Amino acid sequence: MNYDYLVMDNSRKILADHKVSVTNPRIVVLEALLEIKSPITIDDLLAQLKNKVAKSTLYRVLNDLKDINILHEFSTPDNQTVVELILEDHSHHHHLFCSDCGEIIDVEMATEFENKLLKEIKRIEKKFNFVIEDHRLELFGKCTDLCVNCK
Amino acid sequence: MNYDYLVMDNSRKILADHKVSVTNPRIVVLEALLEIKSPITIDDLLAQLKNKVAKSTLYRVLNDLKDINILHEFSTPDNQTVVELILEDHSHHHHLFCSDCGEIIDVEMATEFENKLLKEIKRIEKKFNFVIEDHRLELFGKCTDLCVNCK
DNA sequence: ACAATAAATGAGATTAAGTCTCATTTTTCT
DNA sequence: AGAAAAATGAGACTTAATCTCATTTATTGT
Repeated sequence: MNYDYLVMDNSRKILADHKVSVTNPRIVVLEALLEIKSPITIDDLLAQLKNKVAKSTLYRVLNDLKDINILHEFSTPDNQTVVELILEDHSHHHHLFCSDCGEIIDVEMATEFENKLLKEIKRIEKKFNFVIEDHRLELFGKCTDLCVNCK
Repeated sequence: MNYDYLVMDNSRKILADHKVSVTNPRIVVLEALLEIKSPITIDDLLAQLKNKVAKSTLYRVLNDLKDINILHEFSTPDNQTVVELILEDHSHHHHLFCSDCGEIIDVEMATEFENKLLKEIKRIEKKFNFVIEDHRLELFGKCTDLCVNCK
């Protein structure tokens, strides 16, 4: 857990640390993502930052954050683009999608399971003569009563 | 393995079996997908069926096939939409993406591994009070020399 | 097999996510 | 602070996918 990133001046520090210029739109977007602290659709983010950052700028800033490897981008089952801030303290995880309320939840698999997965991936690498650099596991279902949005 | 679907009149039979009307565009699209027998981007499919089926019709037919649950749709890491025919004889599998040549390969995980995954999913279900209905595992990497397109 | 009805098609208009352009503003560097 | 470099805003543009609607094709009952 990197304490520096949790207190004031966090977004400025993150930007400076990654050697990109510290501009207002970048601070605004980063701050929003830091506050949210979970995956959010670009649509929702756009709505939230309306009148604070131009649409073109938001997309550009998101691409900048991807370039410095602190932002992941993926899609929901119904093809909405989702972004999620990934700072150093963020460990490897997967995503659980609720088809009722649309919530996206970060899920960590048991270490034992991830190890089995890595082993299986090694088998696949050999079988297909591939170098596998990354993997992604997505779980689809319905929350029953604990979802923030559903209850 | 359903032999019927491998011989002539396959596409007509598939459509009839699923109680949708048997039309020329549907036959043409199904035939193409049956021939390809692996995932293909909609772009490539469009190119291949140019002048045989109108663009709007292709999209409509693909949606029809999704509705009768014989077509899966997903995206490549660079957001190209991919479709893949899933007939009864098609067993549960995952996808391996080559970032060099763009090929998408169907991968079956070892049964033992899939069992471990199901067990882990049960744990997640309890933890998050979810009913998990489906999962998807994607592997990203580079083929070394066996890819159809790379060699 | 045939007419009546229902469904699907083609062509192009439309929508919407995301990118691009370029004149202006902001940041950085010394 | 001032020069040079980089980023921004506003809106034009691109492109995948959907929609519209007049015409064509398939289905169904007799």
